[in-house]
Amino acid sequence: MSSDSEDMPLARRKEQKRANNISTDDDKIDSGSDSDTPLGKRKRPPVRKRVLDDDDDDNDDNQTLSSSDSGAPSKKRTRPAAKRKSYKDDSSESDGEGDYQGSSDSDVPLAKKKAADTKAKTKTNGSAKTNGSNGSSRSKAAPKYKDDSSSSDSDAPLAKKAASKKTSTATKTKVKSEPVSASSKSKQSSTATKKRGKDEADDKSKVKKIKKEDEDDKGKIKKVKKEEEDEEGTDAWWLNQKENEDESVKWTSLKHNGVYFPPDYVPHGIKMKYDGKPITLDPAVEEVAGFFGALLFTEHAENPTFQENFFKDFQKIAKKHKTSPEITSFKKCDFTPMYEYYQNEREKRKNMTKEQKEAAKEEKAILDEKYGVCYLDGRKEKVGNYRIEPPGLFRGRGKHPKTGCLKKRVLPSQVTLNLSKDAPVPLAPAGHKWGAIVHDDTKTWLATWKENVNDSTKYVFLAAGSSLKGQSDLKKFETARALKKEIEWIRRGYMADLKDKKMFIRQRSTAMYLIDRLALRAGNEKGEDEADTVGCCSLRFEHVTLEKPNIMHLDFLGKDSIRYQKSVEVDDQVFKNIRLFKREPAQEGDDLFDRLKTSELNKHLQNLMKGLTAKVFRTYNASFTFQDQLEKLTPKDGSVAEKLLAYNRANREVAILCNHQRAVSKGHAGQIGKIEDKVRAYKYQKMKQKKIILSLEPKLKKKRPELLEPESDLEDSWIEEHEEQLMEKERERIKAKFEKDNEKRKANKEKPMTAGELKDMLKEVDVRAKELAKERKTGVVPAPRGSTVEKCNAQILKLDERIAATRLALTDKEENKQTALGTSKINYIDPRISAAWCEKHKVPLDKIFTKTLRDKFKWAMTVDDDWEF
DNA sequence: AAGTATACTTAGGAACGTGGGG
DNA sequence: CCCCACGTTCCTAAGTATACTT
Repeated sequence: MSSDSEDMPLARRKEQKRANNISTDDDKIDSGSDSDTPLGKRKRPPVRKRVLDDDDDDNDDNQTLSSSDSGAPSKKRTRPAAKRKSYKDDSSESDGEGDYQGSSDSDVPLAKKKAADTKAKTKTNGSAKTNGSNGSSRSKAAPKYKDDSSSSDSDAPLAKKAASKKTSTATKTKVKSEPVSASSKSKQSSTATKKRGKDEADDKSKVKKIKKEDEDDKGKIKKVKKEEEDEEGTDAWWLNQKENEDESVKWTSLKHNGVYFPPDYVPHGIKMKYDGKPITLDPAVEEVAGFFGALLFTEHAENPTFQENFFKDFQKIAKKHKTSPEITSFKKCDFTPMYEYYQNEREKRKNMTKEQKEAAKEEKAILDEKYGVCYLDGRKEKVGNYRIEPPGLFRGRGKHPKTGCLKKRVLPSQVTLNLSKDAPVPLAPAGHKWGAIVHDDTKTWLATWKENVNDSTKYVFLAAGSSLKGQSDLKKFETARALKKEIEWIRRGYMADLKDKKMFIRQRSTAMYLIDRLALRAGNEKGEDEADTVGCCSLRFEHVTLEKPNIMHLDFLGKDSIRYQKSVEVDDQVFKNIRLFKREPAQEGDDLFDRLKTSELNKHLQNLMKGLTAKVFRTYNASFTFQDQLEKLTPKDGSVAEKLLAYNRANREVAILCNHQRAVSKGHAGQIGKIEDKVRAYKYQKMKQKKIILSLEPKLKKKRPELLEPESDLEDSWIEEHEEQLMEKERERIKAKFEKDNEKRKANKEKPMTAGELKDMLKEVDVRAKELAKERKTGVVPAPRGSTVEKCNAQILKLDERIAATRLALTDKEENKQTALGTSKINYIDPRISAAWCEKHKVPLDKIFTKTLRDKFKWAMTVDDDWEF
């Protein structure tokens, strides 16, 4: 169905964008009913009426806000049951939409819907019809844009935009080294690609295996050509991007050595205790007990769900192996002996001798050599995760219901290998057979298996630095760059749609707003046995609270159960919309975007721009922000260090945008405390200086009252402690000096100083300590010889500076402590921005990218210094 | 049209290595 | 030289997106 419009040439599609924007496939039903039923005529249920009224003229904020304001995100999970609000539930959309816009739809229920459906079908057959239907709804919808930046503005610019866009593409994109980049490729050959895609689809719908044989012939022909080309082009695939390549075919030849299985379990015979007594375990049971034992005292092992899940599986396996006594109570289990054993092992590993470490390295190298590489189209490429995941306890994040479950050992018979037909099938481990061997050249994986806990599929892929990954990385960023060129009108489009009459469109545009401006993830639906986390489309009522006039507070758990907690000013209309979505039968646990699914959103986005999906906005905004910030922050003629600081700040900006967080390290509080102490020490010195001034010049009390003010955060008890420490340090220093001096004397054959002399020196410290105690008591600090007010003032100034600098470092550290820069650097920021920047500012690349990253991004390293995202 | 399966990217934490100060 | 704070690499979970199935 979505294929319809796609077949038209790109230019045409661009002209249509606006229309699509207003009314896409998704809402054909509504558009039908809509245009048939003028707004005025609609009767709507009283409740709804209020909603609409409210919405159109924006009063009664209080009512709304107070009614919908709920606290922090709740743990309650009503989700599956309460997915749909009552008003949308019944006869589905038509009713729901009707509710919102008036009752039009309730006038036009099923029968009409069917008609609309047929319409839709016809539509599918020809793009002309698409135009028609879109056109009608467009004329209907057009007035909407008037209050916006004038309807013509949003209508005409579109076509114009498309045109101008093209030129700009041609001229602006001066990417010398990759002239045939994804974007241009897609433009030029979009039709062709599509057709090929269709053929493919047909093939697939037949029998896969047959298809493969069919295609293999084609493949072979291609292969010959390709290999030739590759030989000439060396490994730099990005230099000779082929134009008309079929994207779905990933390779023509693939050879590898299979996967590495973790070694069999070696029993250690350590006995856990049950009910206080050591018990003998079958190796299989011992292994599982060990999994838990090794985790003892970690957060996982303390987590009740983890314990429960583990214990269930543990009991099962214990029973299977006739463990006696029968294990029935988790509380009676004592895994500490195992814990100690593994602690000890860890210790041993740490204390390995050089030779042992060398041997281990050697062993790893052997595996790497065998499994770590493969041959893709004759090219040697690195394999990523060639190790089959070892058994263990599933470490689900956040409140994953299955966390702690036993992840079983994977057998060769469960593993499917993917390689080319002419490649030798690697030998399965002795006594074992592979699950299956396939030759699917449309897939990039080398091996796959099913994991038992969540029944999810695992894969062995090529490494990040491989050509396949590099190509798709390039493609990803090219799509993001394509979005950059379209973003303006896309934004205008969804801003206009925020006021659409159809609830669905409103939700969709509001979601687009959030995804674009806040870099939220799409938010696919999730199942019951996963952690309760959300993204944009799956936000629930309790995750959003509103504050007049236009502040939105977001507080929810996102991917990996990372908390997203931000308050942002949003567009007024967005504010109103959210308020509207939060309204009425809605309660906690209900979806905020109750009619929107990520699939629908993405379908719409595809219509706006080829390759556009929700996640592209994140990539685009991350890269764009980075380039922007980098430009602003980089000092034109600063040192490399200063430039790096700017780079990292820009990086951090992006990380914050994307909400990339990391756990605060355990030493953090202590480190912060130390820095705070440093600040306090400065303050202490400042205080002393001030008092010295007063001793020197008591008259200043009136002139400079600030001299009397105590330093903040400096408590008497702290001062006393601090001074004690100072004295202690002084003593240490003296002792150390004493010893050093004596050694020197010995070497010079002089007479050493006596212990008595040392004692005398130390006594001076005691005297000083007494002085300080007195100063504490009286609050008077006598001026040391030679001190002047001027000197003290200078000191104070210096101290103020230091305090400020240290405080800054503190803030910096504090913020950085929970912000992870790596994720955005690796996944979101177009590496060509960094490469160009390094070039331009003469910063060595390895200050920015580690070896692995340089490898991963090698395709991006050849850009000019004026390359632009 | 929803549910399910698949394939791939994105993610944070643990393990590992390193380098620079005591 | 050792320790430890730190950055890098490894690991695999948790997302997105789309194709397939019912």
